[in-house]
Amino acid sequence: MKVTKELVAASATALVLGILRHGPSYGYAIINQVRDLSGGELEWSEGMLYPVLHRLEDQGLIESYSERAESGRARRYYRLLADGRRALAAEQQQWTLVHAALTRAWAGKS
Amino acid sequence: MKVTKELVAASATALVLGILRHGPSYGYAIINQVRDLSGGELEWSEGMLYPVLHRLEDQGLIESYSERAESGRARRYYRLLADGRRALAAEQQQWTLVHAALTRAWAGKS
DNA sequence: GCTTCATACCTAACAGTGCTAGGTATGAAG
DNA sequence: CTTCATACCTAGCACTGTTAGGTATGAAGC
Repeated sequence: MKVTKELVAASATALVLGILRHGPSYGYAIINQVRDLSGGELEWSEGMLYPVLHRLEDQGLIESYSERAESGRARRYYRLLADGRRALAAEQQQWTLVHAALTRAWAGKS
Repeated sequence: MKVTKELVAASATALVLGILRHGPSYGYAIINQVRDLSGGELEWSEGMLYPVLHRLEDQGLIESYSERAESGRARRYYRLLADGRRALAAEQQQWTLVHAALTRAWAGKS
């Protein structure tokens, strides 16, 4: 399903932090994890994800380290930091609030 | 609660269309309706709403008409059109999809 | 009359962000 | 040697909320 860029922007931080909460991951894998989490509906582009990762690192929410995979390929892993955990909690609150307002707006007579 | 501009952007169209689904309304009232729907947590600025309304009208999702209120004040009312009803349905689908992916990402071990 | 406040609509400049469309490089498979 | 999936990165563009204003009406208080 095609999702508006605004919705992608709004969910990007929350999704990345939510994924990294389960353990470190890297760019290419995160895109696949997002696809899996959405049942194949969400297709993130690399041009959107990498700037997001760099931004989160600049903000001190995640940190990165290089590691060579078993395959021999070099990967840049990202790990959730304490500030990132707090930011994730804030994102969840905001999301829940907006979702509740939307649900109320959508309810009622058609 | 402070909500990120990305989340505001993502929910603006869905909220406005959802509100107009219940009948015509105007700028100033919509801001109050959003505040009510969110239990006072969401505070939309006028500088954000009016461009949204004009955009939705340009896109043919809503239409506007002038009317003089009982108070004597002139108001510009907005009414949901058929295309807007379809756009609202699409917004709901997208939102539900992303919300489900987020919920899955947030679930599991902490 | 005059001031103040809530109502009511609008706009310009700015910063931030995804998208498009590229580029670079490695390893495996044929 | 070619092709494909993997893996990371960037520049220019268009879009959008925020900030910070402007304009105007009607009611209330003095």
